[in-house]
Order: sequence, then structure tokens, then C-alpha cells
Amino acid sequence: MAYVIHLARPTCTPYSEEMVKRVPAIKTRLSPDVIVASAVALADTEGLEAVTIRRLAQEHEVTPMAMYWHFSDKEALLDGIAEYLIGAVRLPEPTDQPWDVQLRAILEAFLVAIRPHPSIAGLALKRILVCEPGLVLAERALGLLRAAGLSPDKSADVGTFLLCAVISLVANEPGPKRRVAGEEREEMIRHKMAGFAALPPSRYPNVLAAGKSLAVCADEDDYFAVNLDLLVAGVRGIRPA
Amino acid sequence: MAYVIHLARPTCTPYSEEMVKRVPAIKTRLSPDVIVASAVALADTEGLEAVTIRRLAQEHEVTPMAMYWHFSDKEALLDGIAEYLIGAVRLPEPTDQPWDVQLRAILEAFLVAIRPHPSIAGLALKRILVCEPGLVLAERALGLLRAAGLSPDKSADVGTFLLCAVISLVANEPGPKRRVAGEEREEMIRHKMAGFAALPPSRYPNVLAAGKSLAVCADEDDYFAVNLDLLVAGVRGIRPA
DNA sequence: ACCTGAACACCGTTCAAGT
DNA sequence: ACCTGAACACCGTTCAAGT
Repeated sequence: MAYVIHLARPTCTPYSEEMVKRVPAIKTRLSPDVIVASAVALADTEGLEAVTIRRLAQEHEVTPMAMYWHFSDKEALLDGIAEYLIGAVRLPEPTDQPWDVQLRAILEAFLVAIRPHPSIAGLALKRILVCEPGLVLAERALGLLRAAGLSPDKSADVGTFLLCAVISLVANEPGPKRRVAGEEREEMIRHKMAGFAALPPSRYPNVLAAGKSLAVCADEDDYFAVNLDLLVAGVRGIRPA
Repeated sequence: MAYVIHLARPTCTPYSEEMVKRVPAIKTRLSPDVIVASAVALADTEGLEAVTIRRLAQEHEVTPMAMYWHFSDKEALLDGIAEYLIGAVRLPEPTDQPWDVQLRAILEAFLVAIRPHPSIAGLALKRILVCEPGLVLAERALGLLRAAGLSPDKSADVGTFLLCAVISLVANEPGPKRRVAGEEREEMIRHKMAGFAALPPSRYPNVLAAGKSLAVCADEDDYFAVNLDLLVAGVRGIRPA
């Protein structure tokens, strides 16, 4: 039980401000889940490049090689992160509403789940079809596409793309990464706007008119809403007559 | 001129088979353009992870640090690769056809340009608005969206997403990466299909029906065509009445 | 102008070993 | 079952120096 007490002792090594936010006050026992959780937090605050076997080990006060007990390699860790992300999707129950309303709801549920984690959203792409919640998501989407009148093959093509599009919607929203803030963010935006201002107005009238909306994203919610609408309307538009 | 002769001598160090394809028989003078060209070729054959300052230096029989004369850092090299890609877009001339026909033509021109380079397509995302051919592309797209009746702000949101969607269309086409071929590719497909076959048919009828199209991408051309159609139809669908 | 050499702080990963 | 220690082959990058 001295062992248990040791595990539960408050960490008292000096932490930088950011680390305080991330690393738990209580040293928890290492496990795939807690590693994934800290990896997600790390990616959110410092980007996917910061998610490193060695860095995670350090945050858990453990040797890098300890990670290899819980994950066979880094790829497996990324799989774990993606599964966490996909598992966070809260699908609405099927209803008797028309297929387009339900499809929109499903895409939005997916978007809402991954939106807090733009830097790891891309990891979900190749991993949807290899975990249970992803398969459920795909099944629902495919069902609605069939209901819309698409053939099985077209449903597969379109369904793949729709999920892929939602991911790239959150992974690549315009403007500087959301996690850079304050003066630095302002500076990046100013720089981008200055680049636009130097353009010949006669050749780029529409780029200049869009100006600010291109450099920052005028309104994030609008950006997501209009493009989700676009995707659903697109399916509506390609149905066989 | 001994210098010139030295530059022109055929390389006679032993090459592996792949290197023969990639590295020019004549050792050319180092320049940003030839470095970018070999980086693109390297990414196409071995993926973006293989594009490394040290690896490129090695292929040009030069010290890694020599690269830093031509590019301030790796980011600048990636910028160069992206510019090359965007510069390869061959936009059709404006016509008096309706906006949707022209928009579809523009998106297709973009797709055709990047389709041969799926592993670096993603680099283009953040760099379209910082090089001349990218600005021209954006200007044309925005103009057509305005012609479709969208407000400047919505045009910006939608235009950003459309280009982003085309990129993710080629960067993430379903199935194993195109550059793995032959027996290895077959094996990966078999493995994925086996995963599907193990699913309970009652819970995943549509995934199973789509089966092969999800695991391989039944027809690449179809995949691109239907989803380009979807994007254009989507714009049509969200126009103000 | 263009490139080299040595060095630094990082990676992921293997293998043998400890408890 | 879970972790350590030493080692290897890689990264990007800086800085001083060569021609």
C-alpha cells in the first residue's frame, strides 16, 4: 500500500504554466486511456507535432520506452487517439423525418464531436471503418444515402467523401490556428491582410471584396453551417431523377 | 571548364532501382527548382514522410546544410512544393456559359493538376492565397460564386471550402495509397474486406453492401466525378431564392 | 555565391535487463 | 505485468569555416 500512496502523492516538481493545465495533479497509473487523454490534450494546446512518444512519457514522468508496453508503436497511439475522437460522436436516434434532415443531423453530430480537436481531426479519416462507433456512423450515413435514391456504389463514394469533407471542414478552417491567440494571432491576421492590400485591385476584385472573410474566418459557425448545407444540398442535387 | 565537365559527368555510384528512376543521370547544378522537382518525385514514389532535408541532400550528392542556402528552412521547401503544385493548374478561359458549368470546369482543372500528387496535395491548402496562380484560381472561383448569387462573405466561406474539398478528394481517396501496388496492395485490400466480412450483417447491411467500394474505391474516375458534381450541385442548392 | 564539417537537441524504436 | 537503461539510426537546424 506504500505503493498506492506513492501513486497518489501530489506531484510537486515545478511545472510551467501550460503543463499545470495539462498534467493531472495526481499521478495516475499509466494505461492506454490516460495516455490517449493526455495526447489529445497536448494536441489541442500545442498541435499534433507536439504529440511525441518522448514528450508524453515526460509528462507522465516515465521512460519513453514505457509507452511501448501500452502501444506497439506510434501508429497504434494515433489509432487510439482517432478512436477516442470517433467514440465521442453522439448520433441522434433515427427518426421518421426525411433523409436530408437526418443526414444533416448526422453530419452535424460528427462535426460537433471533432470540432474541439481540429489538429487531430485528420487522424479520423483512415480509421472510421476500423472501429465500432465509426462503423455505426458510416452505416447510418450509407442508409440515408440509399434512402435518397443513390446506388450502393455511389452511396459508398459519396458517403466516404461526406465524412472526409466534414473532417477537412474542421481541420482546415480558414485563418490562423485557433490555439494561437491574443497579440500573436492579431499579428498573423494583419500580415495576411497586408498581403491582400498589396494586390492589384483590378485583377483581384473578388479576393479583395472577400478580404477579411478569407484571412480570418468572419464567423466560424456560419462557415460550418453554410458548408454543411452545401453538402446535403449536393446530395439532393445528384439524386437520379 | 574542368568544373563544367565535372558537373556533366555521368553519376556512376551504385543506385538502387528506385533511385535510378528518380535521380537524374546528369548531376545538375543545385537550385530551388531542381530541389523542388526531386522533392515532388520523391513524395510521389515514397510519400511525404520520405521528403527530408537530409534525404534530398543525399540524392543530390551534397551535404544537408547545402539545402539551407536555397531554402531558409523546411517550411520554405514545403512552400516551394506547394507553389509548384498550384502553378501546375491550367485554368480554362472564362466563357459565357452559366456559372455552374464554369465552376465545375475550374474545380476539375484544379483536381486534374493535383491528382498525380496525392501525398503532397495537402500542402496546397494554406498556401493558395499566397502565390499568384493560387490567387487567380481563388479569384475565378469567387467570381463565379458571386455570379451564382452568394454574398461576398458566403462566397468566401464556400470558396475556401470548395478548394479544400477538392484537395481532400485527392489526398484521401479511399483504399490503400495508390503508390503501393501489386501483391502488397492486394493483401491490404483482402485484409480490409476480411474485416468487413466479420461484421454482423444485421447491424451493418449498408456497409456490407457497399463493401468493396469502401475498401478499394471501385472506380477512381467515378469517385471524383460524382463528388465534383455534388459540390457544384451543393452551391446550386444553397443559393438565395 | 555556394557549399562543407562538426555539433546540438530532438525523433521513433530495439533489445536486454530489472522488479 | 510493467518499467528502466543503453544504444541505434534517423530528424531539423545553427554556426563557423572553406573556396
